[in-house]
This record gives sequence, C-alpha cells and structure tokens, in this order.
Amino acid sequence: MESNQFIKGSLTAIILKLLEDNSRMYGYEMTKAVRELTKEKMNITEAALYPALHKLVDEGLLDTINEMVDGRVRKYYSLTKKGKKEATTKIDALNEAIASVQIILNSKLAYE
Amino acid sequence: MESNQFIKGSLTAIILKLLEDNSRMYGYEMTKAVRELTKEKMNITEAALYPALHKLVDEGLLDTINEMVDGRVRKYYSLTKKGKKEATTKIDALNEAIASVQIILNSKLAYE
DNA sequence: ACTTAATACCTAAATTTGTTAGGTATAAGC
DNA sequence: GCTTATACCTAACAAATTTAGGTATTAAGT
Repeated sequence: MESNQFIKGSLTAIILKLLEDNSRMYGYEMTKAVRELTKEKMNITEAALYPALHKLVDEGLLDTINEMVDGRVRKYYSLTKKGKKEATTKIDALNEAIASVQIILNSKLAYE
Repeated sequence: MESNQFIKGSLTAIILKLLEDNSRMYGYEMTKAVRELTKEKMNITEAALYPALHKLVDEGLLDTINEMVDGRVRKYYSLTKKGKKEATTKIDALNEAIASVQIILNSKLAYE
C-alpha cells in the first residue's frame, strides 16, 4: 500500500459512514474494517485516524465512551445528533465529488 | 463551489487524463474544461493548477511550448514519454482508490 | 523466560497539497 | 473609460496526511 494520497479529505466522510452503519466503533476497529472491506486496497493509518477522530469530537460530531476489555482500554466512538446530520451531508458531498472525478476519468475528453 | 477538499491528490491524475485525451492544452483551458465537463460542480483554481503543472514539468512528465495567440502568450502542455506511462499508472491508481471509497460509502457496513 | 505479533491508544515534526488573496497584462464589449 | 474574459503567475497560510516514532497489555511461539 504505497500511498493513500488519493483519498485526502475523504477520511472524515469515511469515519462518519462507518459510524452511521455501526452505531459505535473504536479506532483500531475502524482501521481493520477498512482494510478488510477493501481487501487491503485502502489502509487508514492510525496516525491519520486518531487526530481526525479527536477533531470530530471537538466539533461535537462524535461522542466517546471508554470501556475495559481484556485489561485494555477501548475508546468507542458514536455519532451525536449533530454528527448524524453531518454524516449525511459529508457523504453526499463526497459522492458528488467522486462523480465529478469520474466524469473526467472515464470518458474520452476531446475538449473543444 | 464551496470547496474542493474532497479531490485533494487527484489533481495530478486529472491533469494527466486531460492531456492523455487532448495531446496538448494550456492551463486556463484546463480550468474551463473541468468546469464545463462537470457542469460547474468541480472548479480547479489556477492557484492550485499552475504549481501542479510546474511540478509535473520539473518531474519530466510534461513538456511546454509557448505560442502567441491574439497578442497573448499561451503555454501549451503535453505529455512526455515518461508522462504517458505515469498517466496510465496514476489514473489506474485513482480509479482503484475511488472504487475502495465507494465500497465504504455505498454499502451497509455492519462490521464484525 | 524471551521474543514476536496483535491489540489499542497516542503524538510530534515534516511534507504535501490546496486555499486565500493577491499581482500583471492584453483584448473585447459596452 | 470601465468591466469582463483571457492568460499567466506567486506568496503566505492552513489543512490534511505521512513518517517515525512512543506506550502498554495480551497471546502465541520457541
């Protein structure tokens, strides 16, 4: 997995989508989920993920609950009410952006 | 057009795709082409475009030729041999990245 | 007992990329 | 003479991600 440079800015939407479908997840679980779902094609690094999660908490889009599991702390994230609205907005926006990119990528663009 | 934050990193691939289809284009023309093709949904600002073009020239992926048209200089860009190879690679990579994002965005992801 | 892999959290410095906010200059339309 | 469109550009800043670590527990292998 050389690079993720193509999905810059989409990380937030991906996090929100995961939490829209799962009600609660913890960070490490998200990285595994994305790797498995995309068959190792996409890897969300923890160094990118954790700051992104903290920012979403600061913005009031996510809540957290700590739970002890097997002697380790897990920090579960879930969408706030505001987060649920934002999830819809951000996911729609990303889908539209992708649609635009695909117009460019997947057509013969003899311009003018 | 509030923001392009979703397409970060894809600008290079878009430039290469435009030049793959058109053999030569100038910067201002690229911005117009993308706006028109995406029906104003995507806007590539000149401030993002020109530095990106210069970088691709520095990397040996693009050649330039200046031409006088109506008393103004136009700088036409075209793919070098190396640029043609990179175009294929980068476009494929972006398509795969998009496919991965779509797996996440467009399915019920009850994980675990 | 020791080491490695997996789980689970995290940060800091540096880089990359893009935005914001300009600047220059010519041509065309009113 | 003023505005819009064409056509190039840069510099300062902000945002997002990468690189490169760190800490700590549990499970598995030797």
